[in-house]
Amino acid sequence: MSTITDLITNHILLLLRHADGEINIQRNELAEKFSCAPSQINYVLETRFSIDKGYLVESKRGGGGYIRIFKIPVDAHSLLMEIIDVQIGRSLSQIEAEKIVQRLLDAGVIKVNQANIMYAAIQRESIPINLPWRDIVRASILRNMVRALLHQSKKEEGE
Amino acid sequence: MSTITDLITNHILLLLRHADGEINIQRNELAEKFSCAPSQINYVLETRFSIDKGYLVESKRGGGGYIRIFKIPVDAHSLLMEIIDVQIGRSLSQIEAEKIVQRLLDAGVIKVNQANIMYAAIQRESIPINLPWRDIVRASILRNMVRALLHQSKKEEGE
DNA sequence: ATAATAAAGGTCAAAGAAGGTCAAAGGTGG
DNA sequence: CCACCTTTGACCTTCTTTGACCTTTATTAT
Repeated sequence: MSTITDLITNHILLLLRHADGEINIQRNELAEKFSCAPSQINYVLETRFSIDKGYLVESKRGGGGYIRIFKIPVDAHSLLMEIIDVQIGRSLSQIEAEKIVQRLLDAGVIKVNQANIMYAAIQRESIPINLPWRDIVRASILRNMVRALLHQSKKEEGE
Repeated sequence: MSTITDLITNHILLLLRHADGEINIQRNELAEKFSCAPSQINYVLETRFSIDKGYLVESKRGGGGYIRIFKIPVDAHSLLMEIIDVQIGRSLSQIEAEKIVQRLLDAGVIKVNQANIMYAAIQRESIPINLPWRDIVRASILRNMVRALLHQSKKEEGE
């Protein structure tokens, strides 16, 4: 049997297919259409359109508020996911971190002006605390920066 | 759906572009044109044309009153130097750090794809150590990233 | 000159319009 | 029966719009 969650999911997938991977919805409107609680929409977005399923969701509150959903292109997506899940562990030396940035640059996922910033952030001098803490913090910083790339990778396409 | 605020914002941006960064408006006239309360114009100016978005607003009341809006031209080099030397101290909260990144973005010194990376690097979650060390490390990371921008802008000059 | 009046723009708080969170209750498959 | 989804609702936060009232400046009438 299909749940409301499934119905809403399918509806969003359909919209996405017809709109080239980027849509704009109103939470209340959608909830109205499916006769459910508005917060159900959030549930669907959290469980079915999460970042590791390859989607990006952004929203604004207040008058003129909206929810935007993007489908992240797969190539960049899988490289970034692999780096986040596998290559960056709990701790990371400067050398290892630099290799990862280089890999992103080589793959064309980032530009030089982005690589420079990332290099700067992971330098020893940027993290003035002792080992082993420094390497742990470095892993954390890099992971977050790579996550940011994941979030970004859809919107860059259109430019 | 776009709000009245967005419409007015776009209208002002258009005027600014056509008038070389300096315009002169009448509050009531503009409110009339968009059929809104005059105070809505103030709201737009406060939220969209604030000083840290790179705009300057001056006005005069009474007969022959006016509102003037200027776009402040920025010199990347001096902005970066000021941020390194003055704005980033020994320690920096996430809020303060975010303001600095926003300022760079608004000034057009960095692009969105760079801002996203910088933003990610300075998040609490990126620096998993306790206060007050976290704020000290954050200051250090941001300073190094801004230095990288400085280096980059010098190189670009020579091209 | 002065005092009234008209013509701007400014402030602030309340109401309205979204979306977000979280925990409790309700189902369902093993 | 238990663990794991779904569904719902009460309450929260953020952003926008409106309106009543205030201040400043210019003009006009005594």
